[in-house]
Amino acid sequence: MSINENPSPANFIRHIINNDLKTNKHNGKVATRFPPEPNGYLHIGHAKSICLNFGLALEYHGTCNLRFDDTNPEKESEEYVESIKRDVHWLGFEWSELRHASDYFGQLYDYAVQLIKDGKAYVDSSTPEQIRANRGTLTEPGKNSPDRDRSVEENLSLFQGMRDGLYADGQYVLRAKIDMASPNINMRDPTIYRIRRVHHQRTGHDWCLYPMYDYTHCISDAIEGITHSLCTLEFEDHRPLYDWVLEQLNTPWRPQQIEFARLQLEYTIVSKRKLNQLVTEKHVSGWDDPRMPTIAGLRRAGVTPAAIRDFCERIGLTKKDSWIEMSVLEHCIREDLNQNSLRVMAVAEPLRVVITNYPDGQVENLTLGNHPQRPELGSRTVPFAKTVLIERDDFSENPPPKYKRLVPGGEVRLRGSYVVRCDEVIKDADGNVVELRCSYDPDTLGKNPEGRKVKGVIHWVSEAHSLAAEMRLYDRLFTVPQPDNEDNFLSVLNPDSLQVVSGCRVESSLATAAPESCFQFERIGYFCLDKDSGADNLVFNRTVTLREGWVKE
RNA sequence: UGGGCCGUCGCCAAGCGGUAAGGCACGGGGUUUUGAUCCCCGCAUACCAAGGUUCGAAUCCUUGCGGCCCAGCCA
Repeated sequence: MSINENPSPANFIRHIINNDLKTNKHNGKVATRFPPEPNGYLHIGHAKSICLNFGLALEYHGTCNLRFDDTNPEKESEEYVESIKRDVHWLGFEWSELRHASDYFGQLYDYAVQLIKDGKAYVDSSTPEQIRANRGTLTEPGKNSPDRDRSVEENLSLFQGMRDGLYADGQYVLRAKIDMASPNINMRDPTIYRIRRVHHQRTGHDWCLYPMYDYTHCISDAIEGITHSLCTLEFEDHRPLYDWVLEQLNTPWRPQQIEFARLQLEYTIVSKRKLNQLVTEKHVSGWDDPRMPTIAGLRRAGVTPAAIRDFCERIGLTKKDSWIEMSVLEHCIREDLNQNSLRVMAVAEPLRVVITNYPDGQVENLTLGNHPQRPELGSRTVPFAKTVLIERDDFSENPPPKYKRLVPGGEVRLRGSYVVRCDEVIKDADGNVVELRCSYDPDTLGKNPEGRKVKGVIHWVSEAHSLAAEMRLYDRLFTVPQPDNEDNFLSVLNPDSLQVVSGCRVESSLATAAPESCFQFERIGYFCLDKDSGADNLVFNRTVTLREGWVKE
């Protein structure tokens, strides 16, 4: 499988890379990295970054590392590390090297000592409150810390003490000595090391002080020889600091940070805190609930890696804040699934149809193609018998205009089978339709009837041969396009985001379906076999509906 | 109101001084044993606004207007 199916559209990062290649800026190399913090599950927004970084490496025959930005042990865990690796692989990418920021803790520490020796960093005993108070505001400069002019010797010994565990959490921090009057707040002596006596998922108790993101990320990039360090827009203000650190340290390699706009998808939320809240408060079944925008959720819903990659390519790459409509994602999903999923028949809400003139006990094993446009995908056997089940929706006693399904006295084609006419409608005491008596035209198998046109085609299953199933019909999780803008995002949860339809009947060929396999239930939508399936009850998640060209008013 | 960034069709997005690509959505038509797919056709005299430079401006300049981000010992 090729990851780059289509010619890549132009974007500003490719322009930069092309130009860098032309001027031999990074010795003609392209080296990227995807740097998640292992503090949550990957979501569709990460997919954009993953496709970008790994995609660029593939396209330019460069490299892309998977690097865990594990500098805050309080929030990170092994579980997340594993889920991230799994998701990146599932999306179809292989990293050049697996790295962790924690691999560099030793070098980071040594570099910090160098900064101190050069008078570029100092140990501050200010409390977080004092640091905040002295930072100034957006419009006023900050004030120097009383500790700012501590001697190099004292800084060195204090920093060593921090490393040796002599001090309590928060007692001291190491700060870069830059400019408390800078209009860029990130340059007002940012903290680069803090004391945290906590266990780290990889380094255990080796360290009791941990480096901060701004200090760590640029050095990690330099160590790995990254050429283009791609990140989202909110780090734009951090770039001067990124460059400052590498400049002071005079690192042999100088990566270039480039920022792009993060993905914002309508009707979804990607804040880790809020996603976590949805899970812990049980508004969804878990991180892999098909309504979640997580990679795991999309996967369980039946969305394919190819669809996600296609989506990430189509939405473009700019520095503009933008909101992508759901229809774009849905289009990508349908495009892949239409092309690759096998067709099958399933009845969500069955209505019994007895074909009165069909011989009792007779069964015809019909051969139906698995895909209308791709005969190479083979065929399957679908049994036809006297009693079949059709969709309740496909019969109407009082049809709306343009209705072309079954009506009393009318004819319809049973998909892949015969044309039947509805002769009689059987109702229960309450007047509900419980059964249809139909007659079939034996001369319509594989051919159109003589002298009349039958425009409707409906799906069906043989009652006796069909299998029990449950369909989980998912809809958007929120009722408004930008739930994040609400005061309380929970108040705009869509109460109808999941509709469980039980009592469905599906064709017998589905008995051997593998978990996670996707099908098109003809005329209904795309469905994926869920892990909750049992032998006597198949469970299918609806990935997306079919496009609906006709809407009953 | 300090600093950084951004403004091209309903939503994305190409365009980089030579006279507005493409996708999604939408509307119309055709094919079809899935009201699916597929195939045609339509969809910005106009690029946030106003001035200016130029033979020529979405592209250059000026001034406005609008939006996003930043005051964690988070990333």
